[in-house]
Amino acid sequence: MQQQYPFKQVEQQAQQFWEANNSFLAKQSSDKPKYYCLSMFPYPSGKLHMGHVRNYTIGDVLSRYHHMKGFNVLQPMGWDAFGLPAENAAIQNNVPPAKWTFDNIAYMRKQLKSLGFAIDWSRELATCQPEYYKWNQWLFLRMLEKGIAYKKTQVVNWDPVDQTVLANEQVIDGRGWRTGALVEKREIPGYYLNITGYAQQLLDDLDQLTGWPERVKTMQANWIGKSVGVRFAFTHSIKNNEGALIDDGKLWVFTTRADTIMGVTFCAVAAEHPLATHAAQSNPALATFIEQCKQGSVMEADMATMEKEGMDTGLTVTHPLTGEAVPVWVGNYVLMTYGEGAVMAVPAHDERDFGFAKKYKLAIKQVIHVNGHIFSDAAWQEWYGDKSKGVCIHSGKYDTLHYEDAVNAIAADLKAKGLGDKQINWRLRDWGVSRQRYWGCPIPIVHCDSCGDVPVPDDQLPVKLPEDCVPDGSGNPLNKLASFVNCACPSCGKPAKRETDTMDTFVDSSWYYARYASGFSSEVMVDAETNYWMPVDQYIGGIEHAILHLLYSRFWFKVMGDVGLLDSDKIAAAEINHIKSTATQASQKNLPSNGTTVCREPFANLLTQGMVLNHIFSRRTDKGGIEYFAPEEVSLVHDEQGKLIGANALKDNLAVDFQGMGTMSKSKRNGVDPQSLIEQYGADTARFFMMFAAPPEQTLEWSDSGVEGSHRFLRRVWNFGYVLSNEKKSNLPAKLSNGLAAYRREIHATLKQANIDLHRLQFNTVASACMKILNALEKLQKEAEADWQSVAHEGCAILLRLLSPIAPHITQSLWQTLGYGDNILKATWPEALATAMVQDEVEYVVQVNGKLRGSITLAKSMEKSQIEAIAVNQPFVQKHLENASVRKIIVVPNKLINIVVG
RNA sequence: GCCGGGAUGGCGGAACUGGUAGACGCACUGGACUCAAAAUCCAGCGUUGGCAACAACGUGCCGGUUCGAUUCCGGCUCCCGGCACCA
Repeated sequence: MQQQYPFKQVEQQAQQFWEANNSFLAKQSSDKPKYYCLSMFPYPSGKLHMGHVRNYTIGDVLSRYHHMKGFNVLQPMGWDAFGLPAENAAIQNNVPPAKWTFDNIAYMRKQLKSLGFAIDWSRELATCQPEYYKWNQWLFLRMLEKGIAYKKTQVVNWDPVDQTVLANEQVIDGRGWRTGALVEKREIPGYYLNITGYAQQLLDDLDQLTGWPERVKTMQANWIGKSVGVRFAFTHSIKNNEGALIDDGKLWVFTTRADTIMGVTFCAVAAEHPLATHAAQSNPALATFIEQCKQGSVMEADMATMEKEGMDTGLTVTHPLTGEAVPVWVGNYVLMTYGEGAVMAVPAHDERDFGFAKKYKLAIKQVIHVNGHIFSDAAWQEWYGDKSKGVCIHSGKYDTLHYEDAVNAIAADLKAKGLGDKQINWRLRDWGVSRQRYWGCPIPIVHCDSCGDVPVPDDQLPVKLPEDCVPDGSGNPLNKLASFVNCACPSCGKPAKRETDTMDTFVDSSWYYARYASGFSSEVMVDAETNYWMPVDQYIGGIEHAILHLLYSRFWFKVMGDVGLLDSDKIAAAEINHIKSTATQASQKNLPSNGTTVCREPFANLLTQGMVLNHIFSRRTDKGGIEYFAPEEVSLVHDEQGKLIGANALKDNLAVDFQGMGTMSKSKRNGVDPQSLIEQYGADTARFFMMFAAPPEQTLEWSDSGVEGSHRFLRRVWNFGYVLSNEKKSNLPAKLSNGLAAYRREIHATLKQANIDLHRLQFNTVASACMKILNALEKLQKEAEADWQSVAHEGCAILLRLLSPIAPHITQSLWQTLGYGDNILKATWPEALATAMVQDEVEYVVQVNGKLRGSITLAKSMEKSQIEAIAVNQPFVQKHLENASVRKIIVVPNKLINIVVG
């Protein structure tokens, strides 16, 4: 008789049970090792998407697993609540961003709760709360005091019609998304954080992040991009209209290839460079070109792929070593705000410079002799492909010097002339945090005509963001809000204007993990409890955050330490030893070896989860646009083998195009609503499918039938639980029959592998281990050998505990039903027993010349020589020895025999 | 353009440190149950040839190392993520 699987009731009861018992309330406790499990908090966009479900299920599996392993677990949740989408929604629906945001939070919180996550909701926070963002402002002021925050010019995308700054996302094919106007680059003042001052630390400390994926560390190291080169100046006597030397008569550049300096044939400067501006005054064509350079977006991908263009300024500068006159060009690929705003050009030894020189017929001078290549146009491809560094030629006194010696000699000569020196250069740029937007944390500065830019005093924090504004798409509405802008200067008391720029939302997300871990005081940013919980033991989030968010968080956390907020260097040796004895492999990796210092890093272990994909269906409309179809609006066409060959729209039964798999998005209409999934199949099914369908780090392809399969499995678990609940509970007999012993061995061996997979964070194979165990249990029951119940109860208790982090509701319910206990969370984690897995015979695979030819079962203790003799005598081996003899035999113990013949 | 990653049956994936390629699931096919269908259960299922035993081929492509390569090395192709104001 099939049992119903009443998942709604089961899930509701389990959730009530956890709530009544305060099961997930995290408190400082000294008798258990701590485990801080953090998932990247969601942006409250409206409702959860599948990426959230996946992310938070991974976090929940780890939290519940560690809970059962005896850790003191903290798993918090909150909202990354400032940002652009709220302003867009406001423009569209005429609702203040605050209301939209808080409504979304309320709905999404409900959704999260229905998924049964083991979250400590008492620590919930939203970054748009003044109690939270007050501390953004407070730390920003500390950074101003320390000189970490400073003001300089930034370049932004400017929409000339809406008179507003555009985010990169709002620039489509070089035009504003609302106006269609060509976007311009515009320079405006803004605040920067000196993250480059922390570049060396950020680079060095990557080595200590042994719990991070290599690829993320590589990406960060490349992003920081340390290079040692030479900064030097060309000289000139060009004067501005006031008669003063422009930039003191020096044009500074930086190069990592100082050995090629003798091959410089021109310099390129940014359109905004003072030399360019000066030359343009008497050169209308150049002035026009400079204007053209200002068109287009500031995105690096655009800059790197655009056609490189330039124009001669007619000016020359003097080469510091040869004294030759070097022409100065304006290049559209040189940015004023990066580096010196000028570059030297060596066409013979740089691909971009070569292209530019060919295009504008500029001189090309070979000064490096690489593996005998003599420069010529025809030989260029081969020549440039040879990236090795060579020996200087045509370089006067530097001839015959190799790269390193040449750089040293040239740097020394430049230094002697006072025109340059070796310098470390970072690809990393300082972090511009000013945004000309409304829905963000106000920058706590007041502009006073008499006193200049005055920081808001600490006792006047937070500078609260007015919550009733409705942006209209043209500029920051704060500018028009007199009640916000007009204020008294904190220094002299005279009327002054408040700064209306808000902070980059990456600031909000750079320290939320530390606030969760503290007591939410209104007096301090973080308190002593933060020291207890930090660092985060496991951080989980999308791979798309591998660089920016993670780098900013690492930087911000180091600054917090530097202003004395954290005490993460002091963990008692005793506690470390205790943690070491109990910690999982993953969390142990982060422990300090000597027991005294911990590096100031916020995230000890990192798991970067893959995206959730679904089919994309579309069709060209009559007007030439694209109409997207949701997966439930089409019927799929398969061939006899089940291969997808097409699809038809349900509404008109005409064909639609299958665009392959893509990330779930609103615009492509291929999202699946988690809510309908939960209602139709339950939270446990949603969770199980998410864990089973793919390993956490890979992309996950949505599949309706895969969800049904997961639900089918849970229903079988439910049925089996009820069948077994009617069977006697007896202890294992002293001696099991061969049949029962084989089942028991299979269950324990599967458990052993599953525990290894849990440590590897490979949850898809843990889920399949649960399936394997159930398959074994069902067969065991069907065969119903005497005493089968004893093995079945042991196996079922293993299955429920192993499955419980993934599907917590059904397992909690069955744990009670089967009388194993009241609360499965308090059960001990199952470990495979060696005694259950003993085997005296093993199967050897036999290969001939590496090809599988058969297998033999041998006693486990057999001698190698005996194994070889038996293997060679097998008929399936003898067959291959008719015209050949044995040359060598390789025996891999308990696994494989390879007989090499010839 | 630059940085990082990926590619295995009809599909999602497995094979943890070079040792049986395809675990587990989905889809499909056949069978049982049923008046019938759904659900459930049983069996089959990489490709090619063969009644079969078996043989050959097979982990994106080309080449290398090795007794043995999905795994290591060199060179490609295509796809995905990031590129500093989406979060």
